[in-house]
Amino acid sequence: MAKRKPKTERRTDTLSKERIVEAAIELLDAEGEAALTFRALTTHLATGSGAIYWHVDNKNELLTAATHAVITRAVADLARVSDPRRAIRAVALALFDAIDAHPWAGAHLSREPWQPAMGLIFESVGARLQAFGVAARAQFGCASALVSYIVGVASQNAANARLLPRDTDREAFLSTAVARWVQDDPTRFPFVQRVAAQLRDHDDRQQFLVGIDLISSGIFRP
Amino acid sequence: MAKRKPKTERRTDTLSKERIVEAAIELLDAEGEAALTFRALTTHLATGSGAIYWHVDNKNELLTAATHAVITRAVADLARVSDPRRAIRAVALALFDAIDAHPWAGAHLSREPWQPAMGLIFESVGARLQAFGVAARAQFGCASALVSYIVGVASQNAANARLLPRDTDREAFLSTAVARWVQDDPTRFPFVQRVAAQLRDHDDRQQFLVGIDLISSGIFRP
DNA sequence: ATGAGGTTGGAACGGCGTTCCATATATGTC
DNA sequence: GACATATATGGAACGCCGTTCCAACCTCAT
Repeated sequence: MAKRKPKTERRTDTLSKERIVEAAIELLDAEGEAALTFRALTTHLATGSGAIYWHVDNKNELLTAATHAVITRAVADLARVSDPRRAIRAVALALFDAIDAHPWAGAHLSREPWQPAMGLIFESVGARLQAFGVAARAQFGCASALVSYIVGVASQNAANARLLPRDTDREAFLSTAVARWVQDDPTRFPFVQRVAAQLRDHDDRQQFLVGIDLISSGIFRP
Repeated sequence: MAKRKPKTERRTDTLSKERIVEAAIELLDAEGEAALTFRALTTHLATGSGAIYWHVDNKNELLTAATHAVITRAVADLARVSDPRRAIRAVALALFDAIDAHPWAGAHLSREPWQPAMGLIFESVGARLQAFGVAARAQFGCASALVSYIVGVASQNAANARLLPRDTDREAFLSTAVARWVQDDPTRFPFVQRVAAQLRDHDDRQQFLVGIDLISSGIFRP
């Protein structure tokens, strides 16, 4: 008749790696990289740390799975474009926007370069080079350069997202940062001083594209 | 807080920010990023954590100072070269080699993009562009792209140094990493499979230069 | 000699990733 | 249906970390 009351509460809906990864992504997106702790996860999922560790090896694997999920969605549906440079821009922008929306993924990509998500990125970029007739022996080098640049910028954007959280004044932050560079000995930083205004006012996405176009120029020599 | 120059000479073994930074660099170079803890520092310097915190705000500032020291040395004496592309290669290689020797600095650069060391890098690169007649309004974009690429590759090399510590078989590691990328659905990774051998055998420094040359091609259009 | 302020060493705090374990549920076997 | 086994769960405990706090020590102007 009456079921004996268990000593510890137990859940009715089963845990799974997918559910844990999903919860991790929610936490990361909502409160940032530092908010993903196993304690926060346990309360969010109403469970214990042991249960999570049953499905996930460790925090690193959890971040790797979350990054893989996010990058998979980003490269999933990319429109076909006929112009080589536009095609490269499209892949690059899709990745930039995905990592801009999930900065923690950018940080993790640069921390763990051989994770599966990097395979997706490499394939997405490389496939376009192949499609647009880049010489076979040049493809690897070109793809490496593009991927390094994309992931490099991504991880720096992730750092910026961490440093300028919500409503900090971006221009003021950049101004004082550059002022600190220069303050010791202004005469040693003529270039920085000359471009200080552009540094303060620049748009990250647009500058990212400048780099993509420079590399593309090198690849698709006219 | 601020250290004042003492009016009289002091014992040579007194603590100072310089000595602490020096000890931190030794620790980081000898045993890697994870080995830098305040406990390790206190035993290495035969003191207490409070004494260290008197000279240094926190661990982040310590890493920033250590990175600044290392990058300062790297860009200090760069030979003047008459050919633009060679000059860019020289700066890039100097930075690559410095970060290859101190991977922790690469990791910290991508974690804190607005630290003083980044100012040194930006100036070193930008000054060359100016010297070789890149149009004024293009200089900022070109410098940004180069710096992003250099720091991006650097941080990924730092990650590799952490993942493949001393005598791990690099080729075997890369082989299995790429195999894991592909294993789920090999048909979705034609490009990765085609360049798998190059991925396994590639030289990081050489690939780095390929990227630098591609960007240079875009900058110095013939 | 003394008081003030710069400097030191180490204890203590809270938080983290991870491990361990007792226990609850599902599954297969007879 | 009973039972052994494998799977899965929740929470306490461990060791390490960055950081804070504080009593004590040293140096120097007065």
